[in-house]
Amino acid sequence: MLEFAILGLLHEAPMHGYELRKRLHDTLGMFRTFSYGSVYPTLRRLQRAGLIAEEPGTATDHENRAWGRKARRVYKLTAEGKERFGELLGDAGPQTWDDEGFGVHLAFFSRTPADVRMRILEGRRRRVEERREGLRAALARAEERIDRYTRELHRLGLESSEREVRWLNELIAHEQAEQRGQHG
Amino acid sequence: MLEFAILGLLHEAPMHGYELRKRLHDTLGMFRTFSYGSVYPTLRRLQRAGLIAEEPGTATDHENRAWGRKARRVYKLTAEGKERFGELLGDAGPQTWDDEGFGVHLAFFSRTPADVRMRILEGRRRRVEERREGLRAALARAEERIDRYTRELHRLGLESSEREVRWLNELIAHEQAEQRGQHG
DNA sequence: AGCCACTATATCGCGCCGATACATCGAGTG
DNA sequence: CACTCGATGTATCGGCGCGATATAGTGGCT
Repeated sequence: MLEFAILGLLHEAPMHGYELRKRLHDTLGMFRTFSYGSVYPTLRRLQRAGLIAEEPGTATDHENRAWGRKARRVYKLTAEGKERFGELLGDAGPQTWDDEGFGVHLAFFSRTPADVRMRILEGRRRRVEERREGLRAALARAEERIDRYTRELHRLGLESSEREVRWLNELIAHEQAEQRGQHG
Repeated sequence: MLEFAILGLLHEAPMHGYELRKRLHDTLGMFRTFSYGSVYPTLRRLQRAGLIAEEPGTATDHENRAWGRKARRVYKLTAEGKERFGELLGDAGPQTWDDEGFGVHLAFFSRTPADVRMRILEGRRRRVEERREGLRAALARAEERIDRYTRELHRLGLESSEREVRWLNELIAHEQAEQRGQHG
């Protein structure tokens, strides 16, 4: 997930870890935040895998003086990195419909192919509907055994599931309308 | 978190890993699910720490007999385990107001002291309010730069934050009413 | 001068996940 | 009767991401 997000952000411009983490926090920050303890190791990993490359001369003392800052590793995308991002954009597997993954993928939705967008949206809807039905069943069956707090939690969950399903329906309808508009 | 949940569930009756995971999935399952890859190692850890103990093969047990003398590790709480659970019940730290922790703690709310319940609820409210304000700001500032999908996601997040704050307010009001009722 | 907040990188332990493997049992299907 | 399928049950492995922590220069406020 972090890999996907980093690769996506680096499409705009080369960046260093701190900035990357900040941008991450801003754009998709309300749904998913990544810590420095995730960002820096991931950057190393991506570099080792050849998906990103450290811009030369950025970490030397000489350059630091010019910035007036501490050692600063700026990374840029490689050709392989771009290719990898393209692959990840095409993914519509189960991890794209759960809470963590869905928000991140949506952040790059305008760059993902229309059919993949559709499959992600529909997968997410199935997910949320399952959750909704599970909560409905729990609430119906509870009545006696479950304590007040759990019931309240289930009620909140049920309402938010219903709301998200409605939200997804609107998005899906919009996607369909757009496709109809393009093809005939 | 899993430690807390397992200790809490074992208060009802001795259980084995599979059942524990199932109960976990049912009661707080819609908000947090734990995998077997978490449950079994955690059980081992808790056993090593002396918080739970493996029940010796109770041959009179109906279930066990029917099942044959298969490898079925049933764990029960120790005195230290109960003590530990009591400590965790008293915790109202930051981890109890984020998404993962809050749901789990709420599942054991009827067993947590009233003042701790209050601090958790208020902490959670502060959390959600921050998120809500962040989303409000993002939506206000966006307008141009942010693409449609991100904006939609922010809109959904904002609405669900508002809803949860209202829900928390009701719970808090109820708690206060209960305390007034008890103290005069 | 003292203090605090922000920028910036890095590492460590560990909680938890998903995949996978293995084995038994009951029920339904051909 | 054999076959398969799904639920029950335990276990391990690699790997991701988190929170805490260390280090350090910069800039502003008092």
